[in-house]
Amino acid sequence: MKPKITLKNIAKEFDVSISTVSKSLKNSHEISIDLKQKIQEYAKKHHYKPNSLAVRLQNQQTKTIGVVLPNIVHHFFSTVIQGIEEVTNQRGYNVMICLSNESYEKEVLNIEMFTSGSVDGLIVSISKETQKKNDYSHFNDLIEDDFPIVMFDRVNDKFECDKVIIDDVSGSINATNHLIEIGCKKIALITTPKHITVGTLRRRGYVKAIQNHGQEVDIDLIVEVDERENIKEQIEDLFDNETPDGIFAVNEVYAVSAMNVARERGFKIPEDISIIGFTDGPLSRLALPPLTTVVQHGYSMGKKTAELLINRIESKEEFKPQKVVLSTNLKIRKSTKSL
Amino acid sequence: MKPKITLKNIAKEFDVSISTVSKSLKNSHEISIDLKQKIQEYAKKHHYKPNSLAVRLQNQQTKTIGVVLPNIVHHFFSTVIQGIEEVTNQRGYNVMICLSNESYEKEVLNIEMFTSGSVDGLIVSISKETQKKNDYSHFNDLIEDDFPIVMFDRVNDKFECDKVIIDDVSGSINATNHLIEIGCKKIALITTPKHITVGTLRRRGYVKAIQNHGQEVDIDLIVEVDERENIKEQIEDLFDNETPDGIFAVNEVYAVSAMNVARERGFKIPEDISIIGFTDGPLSRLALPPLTTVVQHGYSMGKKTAELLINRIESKEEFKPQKVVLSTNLKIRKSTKSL
DNA sequence: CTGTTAGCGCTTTCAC
DNA sequence: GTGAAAGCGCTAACAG
Repeated sequence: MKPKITLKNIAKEFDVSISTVSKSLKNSHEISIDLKQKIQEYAKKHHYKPNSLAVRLQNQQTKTIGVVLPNIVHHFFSTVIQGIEEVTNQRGYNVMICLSNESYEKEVLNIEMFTSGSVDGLIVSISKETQKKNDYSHFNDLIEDDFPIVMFDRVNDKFECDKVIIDDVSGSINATNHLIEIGCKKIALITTPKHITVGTLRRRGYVKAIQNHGQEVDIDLIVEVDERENIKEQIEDLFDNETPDGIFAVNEVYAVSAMNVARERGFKIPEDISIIGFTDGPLSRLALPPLTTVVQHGYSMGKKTAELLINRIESKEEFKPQKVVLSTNLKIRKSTKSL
Repeated sequence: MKPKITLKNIAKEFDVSISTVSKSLKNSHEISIDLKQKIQEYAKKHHYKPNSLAVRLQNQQTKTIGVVLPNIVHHFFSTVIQGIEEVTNQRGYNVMICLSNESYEKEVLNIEMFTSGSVDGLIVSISKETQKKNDYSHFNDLIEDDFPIVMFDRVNDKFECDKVIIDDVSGSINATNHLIEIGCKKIALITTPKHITVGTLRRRGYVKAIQNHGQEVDIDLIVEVDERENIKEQIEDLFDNETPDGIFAVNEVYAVSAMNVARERGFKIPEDISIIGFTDGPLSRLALPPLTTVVQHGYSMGKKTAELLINRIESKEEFKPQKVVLSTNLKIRKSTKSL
């Protein structure tokens, strides 16, 4: 690689001082038009670019924000990012994304790297492993130092920081209620293990809705999917025991998998079994029939998250952390019977 | 936010010099155990973290690589990233991702930001808009300066830089051949507009396969999907004209959409129509029946890409840019008739 | 053992 | 008009 060109180099070339070059490139009126032009031309020709590390070190501001995500395979996270980018770009910030891949260790590393000077603020959604370990010590320092940080979706209430979440419980209540209203009597829940916060919240909504209608929760109708194992087989176990006439699944993959299992066993959707998923991604839209689903508005979530963060970064005074709860809505498509 | 703690602060606190503090924190044997301990304790208590900008400015090495992607909605890109992270982490590098969102302007900005000192090398897959504009001037400078850069998947042959691509043509030939072999007589192609390189290459494979078998290419069997419009409707147009008995689609979404249209019109898959897609993501796997598809091995692609990049970054001598072509394979599932 | 110094690339104030 | 100097936070060679 060719040696990087710096102000120093250019200065030597023209036998002037570094500050003269700096000013020339900034088109300062202090410098003679003639010199300015020559220097600018030379700089362009040699692809001069100010070293951003130096600049950022200088003005103690990076104008970039870091995002630490567990994964981007899930469509939901992709849409959140779109939202984040929308407002950050508008407000003059850049975004850098690092993935924890659901790993605790990588999450810690990513956060370390971001907070050691390279970003002005942080957006985080917690990894599964971290949730499982229940170890959040890597956030403590940041919170104590009032480092600008906003958590979204997978958050932890231990922390005094801005948070943006969706109302998982209500969303799930709505979904379950809908199944009850269209006449389902045996409603199954396909969810995550208990350490996944959103899974737990969605389960809570399901339970509440069932109980509100004076029914008992039937444990045999609840599947906790262990993602290290074959998802489909675990759902098949459900069908081996009982045949539900309604299914609420806490994410797209579970919902589509459930639909496939049901169909393979000869059930018609929605005539025999109605299915509702969570998160409105391509899987739900392109399923046949398209899935009725609780839509999460990832885009708005991203926007809101970024707004909170930039407000905090730019505010001089401290203010109390906010918790924004976004509501969901039920998008009714063809995987559920009509009333 | 609390003021950042620096070596200087700590030095003042203990009334020693900055370098003493630096050495203490590095546990240098030059410093008395006593002082070291006190300083280390103090640093820990106050959450001292070396400012990475300063460190990186100092050693002129960032140990991070930048990735510029058009989007992460496509599962393929997610898997590539996994591959990239695998080898970069192994070799002691960090990864930062920026999204161009298929926009030319954002691609230029991302690249600017990364190359102005914040990363040691760059991995890029070109945005659609850039391909359409056919304007690659933002790469010229980098190439001329021999900045370490590797392009993957969506590449441009104008540039002398390392590239990793898959063999789109062969993959498509194989897919089309397979359809021919299982007895399809009217094979449709669902592809992108011509300015998308990979779409064009896959089309070329399709055409070659058809012609190799002594058949004529029927223009009415080719759909060029304009993604700004409704995808499904465009596919329906195909069925309005002719009824294919085989479909080759250049990506997952087109393939699944085609399957849905076919099924809605009462055709059975694969009995009446066989369908093959490209890219092996969740959409293909969770489709019913699961899609036969050309698998792209995104993970290997990511690994290879990162390897090339790091090799280039770390090599002292210059060496000729390499072009690595990864082969695909056909994963036969249930959306195609068996022989 | 501890401190001084120079330097990474850049900006900015103040002198000439 | 141009340049010298200080400083951002850190490292490392060298001096004491």
